[in-house]
Amino acid sequence: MDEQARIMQALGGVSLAGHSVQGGMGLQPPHGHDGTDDGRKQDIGDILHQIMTITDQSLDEAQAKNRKHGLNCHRMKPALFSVLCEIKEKTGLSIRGSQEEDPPDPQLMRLDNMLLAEGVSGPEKGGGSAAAAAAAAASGGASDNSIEHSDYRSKLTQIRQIYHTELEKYEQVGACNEFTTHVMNLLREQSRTRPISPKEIERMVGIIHRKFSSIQMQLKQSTCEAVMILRSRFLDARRKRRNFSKQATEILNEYFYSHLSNPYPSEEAKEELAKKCSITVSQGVGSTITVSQVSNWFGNKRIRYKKNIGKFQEEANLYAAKTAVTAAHAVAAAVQNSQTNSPTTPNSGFQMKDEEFQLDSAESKNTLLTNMFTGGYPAPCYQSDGRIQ
DNA sequence: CTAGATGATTACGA
DNA sequence: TCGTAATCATCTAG
Repeated sequence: MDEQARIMQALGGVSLAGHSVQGGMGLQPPHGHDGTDDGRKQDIGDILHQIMTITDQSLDEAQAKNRKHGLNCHRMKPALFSVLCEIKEKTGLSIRGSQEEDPPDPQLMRLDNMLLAEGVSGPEKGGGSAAAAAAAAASGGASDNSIEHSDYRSKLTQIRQIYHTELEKYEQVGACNEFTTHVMNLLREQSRTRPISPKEIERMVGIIHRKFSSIQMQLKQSTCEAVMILRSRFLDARRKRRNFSKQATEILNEYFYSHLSNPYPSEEAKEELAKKCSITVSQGVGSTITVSQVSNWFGNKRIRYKKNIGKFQEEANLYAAKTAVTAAHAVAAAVQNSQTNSPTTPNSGFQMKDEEFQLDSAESKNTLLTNMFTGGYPAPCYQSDGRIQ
């Protein structure tokens, strides 16, 4: 009940402030007694002092209760009460002036929106996945990184759980109402010794609610921060890259060079490749390779191949040879009459959108590059066993 | 340490 | 939504 103590303190500051002002006003009996009876005046002063100080003391103290009881039964109590009423009447303006209706806080709305968007404060089911999807969408195309997603999701669920358990503590129906009734009981109790209007109680309730919602605000804020940190870590992790394993690169290259005329694997082909690469990878070290990584790879490969075909010529020959080995049986018949242009030989050019990149166009700058890199050799021919002739 | 390789991201277009 | 092109950020061989 640390919070409650804090709130009490805060409330105490507000509720007693007014009276300390009154105390400084120099109390006089309402209907001028000319101060003839010094003893009585002293008596009233003492009682007033007790009333003033008693609110500063712990109301749970048995001693205080006794004193309060004594004050309540004091013969001067009705008179004093009317004095307090009059004073309060005079200072009423300041209280009225201080009651500001707080409009919906834009900051709170922002936090609420974010928590909702992240799936922290949303409906119980699907919240995490919605957030993961949102995160994926925000970070570009790669949306099927299942391992990192599940990691992200579990962390988010943790945050979500903490948020909800914390929120329950301060839920309007829970501690807040309990505390409100407690304070209202105290005020009712106090209303026997000092005038308290319903409006004042209302105001107090408002203060309590504001205090509680500010606690909720803090909770929401720190939850948002936690989500942001999680998210930035998640995105950072995606940005860190590890080179694919040699086997994985080999598989991708094999596909690329054996489909050089149209190096655009379909969705199914990409899935197939991703699976194949992941299998080979799992035998070694590292992570799995996803479909979007395959897409990235092909995107990079196409553009880099196109930019400098010559540089890749050797690689192309290598993989073409490999493919020739594996496909030798299937194309055995065709190979026989195509010593110079085997079907298993990679197509020397491929279509990119509307352009076509050919290796064997004489004027091509790329051909020059090719020749530079390959020492001016013509495109090699392949034997049925895949060896370069 | 550096240059080049390479996976990821971004902006933009169809 | 997919592809291209440019670019970023990191990895790696020398």
